[in-house]
Amino acid sequence: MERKEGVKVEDVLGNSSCSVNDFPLQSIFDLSSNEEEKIRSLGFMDLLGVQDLISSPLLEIMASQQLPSLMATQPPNPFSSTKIGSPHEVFNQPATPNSSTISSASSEAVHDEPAKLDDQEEDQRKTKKQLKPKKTNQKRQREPRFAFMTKSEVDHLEDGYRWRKYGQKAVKNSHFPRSYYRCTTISCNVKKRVERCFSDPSIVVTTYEGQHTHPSPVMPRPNLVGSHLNSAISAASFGMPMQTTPSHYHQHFQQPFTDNLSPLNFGHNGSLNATFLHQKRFCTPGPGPGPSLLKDHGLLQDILPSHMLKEE
DNA sequence: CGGGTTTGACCGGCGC
DNA sequence: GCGCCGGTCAAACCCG
Repeated sequence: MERKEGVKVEDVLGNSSCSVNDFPLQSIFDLSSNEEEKIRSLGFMDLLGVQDLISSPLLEIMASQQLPSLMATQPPNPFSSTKIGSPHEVFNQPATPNSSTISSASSEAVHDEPAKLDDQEEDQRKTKKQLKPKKTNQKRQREPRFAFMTKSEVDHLEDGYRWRKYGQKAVKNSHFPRSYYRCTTISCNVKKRVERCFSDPSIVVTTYEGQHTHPSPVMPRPNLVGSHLNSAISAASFGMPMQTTPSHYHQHFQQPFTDNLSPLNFGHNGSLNATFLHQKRFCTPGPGPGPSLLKDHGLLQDILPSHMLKEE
């Protein structure tokens, strides 16, 4: 289903926003000085909020345990919160066995009721082509976005939700087209963009925008059933992409520093994630509805290595 | 036949 | 004002 041909790339800058060879992340985010200008034209890099990160090397962030403290200061719903002054980027050891994922959150927009806003936007769009109304004075507000970088052979990573592709565009600075997906659930306006890293096509950058207003509709699919299921569920609980392709398709990054990370930093939607996670955790074949609340510790068990949990 | 994908056109934002 | 570019729409197409 991938179409790589027919993509008009008029000018390809030699940006090397990501390199898997010297992964992890320095190569990805070390774009300070003269790369900064390019960043502005890089679609996914601005999503990654690189600029915030430039001054603080990732490893330092990780090592200094800022993320847990960040997590503590995060409001229940980071996506509807104002931008936090401290480094907002979050990186995570993927829960998926077959891919490595790096993520980053960006709060470009601040809105307490994204769903309502989307409805309004949707209405405007619906009438736009018919009536071509004057544009409102309001600037179009974007949903907070949340990006993942995943090493994968497949473009569209399974993340537990169902997506409909509504567009594909060739993007500047990249040989690879960017695909646009929208959650197929009615009244859920979550979107995601999927593109490949220019310098390393094996890396897929997935950017989520908005928050789901519903639990994941995906029950164990045929291609999820099995050893992938649990990890896939865990990944999806945090909006992380997960793999459905055979494991031999994928390689692993070694990102030891990510051991310092809490997956809760992925909580792009705290309450949703909690609910979602619970449902996911207990949607696997088993008796009856899920048990009572899980402690955070329990959430971590899905993703973090056991020794990390002991340390906590 | 319903749902998803493809693809060209259109629109708005933004920089010059 | 103009052109570039990202994002979206929607008709046509595909597929199970």
